[in-house]
Amino acid sequence: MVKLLKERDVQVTPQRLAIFERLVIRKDHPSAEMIYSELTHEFPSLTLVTVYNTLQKLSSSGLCCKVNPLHSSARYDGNTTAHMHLICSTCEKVLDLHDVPFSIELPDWVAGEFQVANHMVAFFGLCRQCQISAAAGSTEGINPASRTA
Amino acid sequence: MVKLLKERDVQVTPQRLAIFERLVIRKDHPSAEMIYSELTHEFPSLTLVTVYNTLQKLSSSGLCCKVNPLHSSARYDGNTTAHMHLICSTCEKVLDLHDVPFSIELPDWVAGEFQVANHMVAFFGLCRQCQISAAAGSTEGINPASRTA
DNA sequence: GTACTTGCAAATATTTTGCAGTTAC
DNA sequence: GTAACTGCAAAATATTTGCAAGTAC
Repeated sequence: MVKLLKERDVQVTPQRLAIFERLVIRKDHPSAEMIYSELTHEFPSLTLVTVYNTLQKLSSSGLCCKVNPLHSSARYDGNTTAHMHLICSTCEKVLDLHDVPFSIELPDWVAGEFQVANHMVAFFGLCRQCQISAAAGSTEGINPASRTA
Repeated sequence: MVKLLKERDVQVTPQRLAIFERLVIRKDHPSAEMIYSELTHEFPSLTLVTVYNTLQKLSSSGLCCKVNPLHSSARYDGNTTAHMHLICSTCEKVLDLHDVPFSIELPDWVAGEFQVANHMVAFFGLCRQCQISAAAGSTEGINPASRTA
């Protein structure tokens, strides 16, 4: 656990280690608040701010990922036909991808567990403009900014 | 336009109509704020609250969809290996789907426009518990609660 | 006429920022 | 020893709620 953090040049603190461990142990994709309330006994001084900071650090270091990206504000699409999205991680621009065939076969257990209403396929990365800005600008963009799965 | 709304039993008001039209005309997947600031000239009395209400109404009626679902709070995943998610629209539970092969071929223009870093595949619907609650409870759940693409 | 919608104000929730003190390396 | 992290307070942003007045059907 400690090794994983050091490998990615993430400074190790007791809080970070605890947050990271919880995140990996829990299989239910917790929010900052969930992790915070679980650790508040072990670390009475822990604050939600630290949990936010840590999750951001971990995710920018590729040690975890956000289940729900593009979080800043809700975005709506007037096109309800099936299509995919290309989402720029930097400027949050959304491009449409129409008529891209894809096939997928869900395992049998899904039918008994989960009633699928619809699905979503999205690709994250950089739009052309943000690629240019990233190349011209600082060293930002060399590390994948905030990974998502 | 009006017909589309009436077909879905959505009461037509000038504000609603304008919001719906903008949403369909704009291809850039706007946020509530974006639509609001665009219509504020035409409807000086319009408020952001109405835009929020309307977008919610339209999306629950299947006339538009949220690009970024599961918005209430950010959720993180300690597993960074490629996998898909089953997301319950009601309780926001997230289930993992491992080892589901899928193939997809992006159109050629994408390579020039967008630098893909990673992707996400998610299925939305109801988990078993929420299926039961929906069946037992009121008439909720007959209409797909909040569609997503 | 009635039920639904709008607009206003205020509340809530989520996340970010600034700064002083503390800790990891 | 220095740069990075934590915790506190406060701010910023996004979204929801309660309620009176107005509007669609």
